[in-house]
Formats: sequence, C-alpha cells, structure tokens
Amino acid sequence: MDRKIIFEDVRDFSLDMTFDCGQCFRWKKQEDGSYFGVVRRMAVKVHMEDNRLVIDGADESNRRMWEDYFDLLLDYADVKKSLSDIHPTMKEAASYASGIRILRQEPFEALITFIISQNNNIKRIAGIVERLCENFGEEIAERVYAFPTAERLSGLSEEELSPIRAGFRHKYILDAARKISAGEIDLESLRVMPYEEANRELMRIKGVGEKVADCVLLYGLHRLESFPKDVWMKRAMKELFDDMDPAAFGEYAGIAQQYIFHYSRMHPKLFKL
DNA sequence: ACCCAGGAAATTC
DNA sequence: GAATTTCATGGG
Repeated sequence: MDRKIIFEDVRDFSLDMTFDCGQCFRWKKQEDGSYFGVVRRMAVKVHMEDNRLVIDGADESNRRMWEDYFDLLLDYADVKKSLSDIHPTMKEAASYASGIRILRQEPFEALITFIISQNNNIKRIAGIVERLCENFGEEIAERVYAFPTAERLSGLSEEELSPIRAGFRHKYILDAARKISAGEIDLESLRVMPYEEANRELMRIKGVGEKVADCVLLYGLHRLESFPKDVWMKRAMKELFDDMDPAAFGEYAGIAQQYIFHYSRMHPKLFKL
C-alpha cells in the first residue's frame, strides 16, 4: 500500500454522490467506506480524508491521469454558482447534489455500458457490466478484470455473450464492438467534432439512439454541453422546469443534467401527483 | 399477474 | 412522419 496518490484540498466532491449518480457502473463500495474500481487496466481503492482525495494502488506517474479522471481541474463551485442563477430549482438541485463530478471514463466503456442501460435499471446494468468484465475482460490481478476491449468483443457471437444476460442488447454490443475495432467509427475523433455531428456518428451503431449517444459524449468524451434526457429527466424538465430548453444551461448543461437527475431520483415523491 | 427500468428498432397508423 | 409495440431480464 505504499503506492498512492494524494490530491490536497479537493472541494465540491463526494465519492458517494459521484459514484452513485448513474454515470458509471463499476465502482464498488467496500466495507471500510472506500471504493474499489478499475480504470484503464489500473485497479485502485479511493477514499477521502477531509478534503484530501487518496488513490491507493496508483503510481505517482499517473497523477495527471487521475486528476483528469476525477475532473479536478474544473472549478465546480463556479459552475454551480452560474447554473444556480438560471433557475431556482436548479439552485436547489445543485445544492443537493453538490458533490457530483463528471468523470472522464473510457469512451468505449461508456459506449457499451450505456448501450446496456437502455430500458434497464441501474442495479441490473451494474450486474451485466460486471459479468461482461469477468467473462471477457483481461484478468489484471486476482479476480480483478479490465473492461473488455472492442477487439475481444468483436470476435464473439450473440450466443457467446449469453452469460452476461443482457438479452436483446447482445446484438447491439457486438455491432458497437465491430464498428469500433474495425476503425469504422473513431471514438477519439468525437472529442473535437461539432456536437450534432458527433451525435449522429454514434447513432450509426445499432442500439444507439440520441439519448445513448448523448451519454457517451458526456461520460466518455467529456462533452459537458451534452444533456441526456431519459425518463427521469423528461419528467423533471416537465414538472420542475416547465419544459424549459436545456440549451439555457449552456456549456455546462451536462453537469446541470447530472444534478437534476440525482436530485430527482432521490426525491421520487416530487413526481407523484 | 402486472408494471417499470438512464431506449431504440420495428411495425402500424 | 408520428404514434404504438416489441424487445430480454429481473425486481418490486
């Protein structure tokens, strides 16, 4: 346990909120309250000590990567302040979900996990993703698996995917893996592409519609202007924001979306009329 | 048994 | 082209 990275004075950050707000599916809470996760074939345990973020099992040489992953360079207090001015309910949601940060997940992982997310619930998504990694990801340590590569998945049949029990989504996963591994779609290029164009590019994959494409762009490519609208968000925008245009949230609409999503999901009674 | 879940494709109107 | 149905699976 001598390999560790410590980030000092980390504000506006809660591991519980960030890992449990539906943006990621592989971080697991441990008995001691820390979280265990795998990112880019690196397995680590993270916890907070006051305002220090501690990443156990990480090499100092990867400090920049982890800083990036947790989006520590963006001033979320500043973002929250400007978003809160836009709408009173936004202020309420941002205050409630104030510890959420948008992770920079791996694009391919975001693509596959959000394909799995369609017409599904978060608990079961996590189970399917876990089985996907155990069955087809490289074992990087004892009983610890990396997220499978596009190349590995592209060689599978629907039948071979059956142990993950994702049902009708198996063919979607295979189409995504094949288009990525063949280079037919280059996820990295989506970082700089005009938003609508990047969204359309992703929708060429079977099982990827506008909402899943929005999620991939937000969680995998850090396009913070993205505003995925699932059933919760549609309800929330209608009931709590009088159907206002999400574009009003501007360049950080994706962060607003995550605050609202978490706030809504934790207050389901708001929608029971 | 019925309904829903971070939707999208297929079908029908 | 817009509205509805279907698609696996599991939990409430």
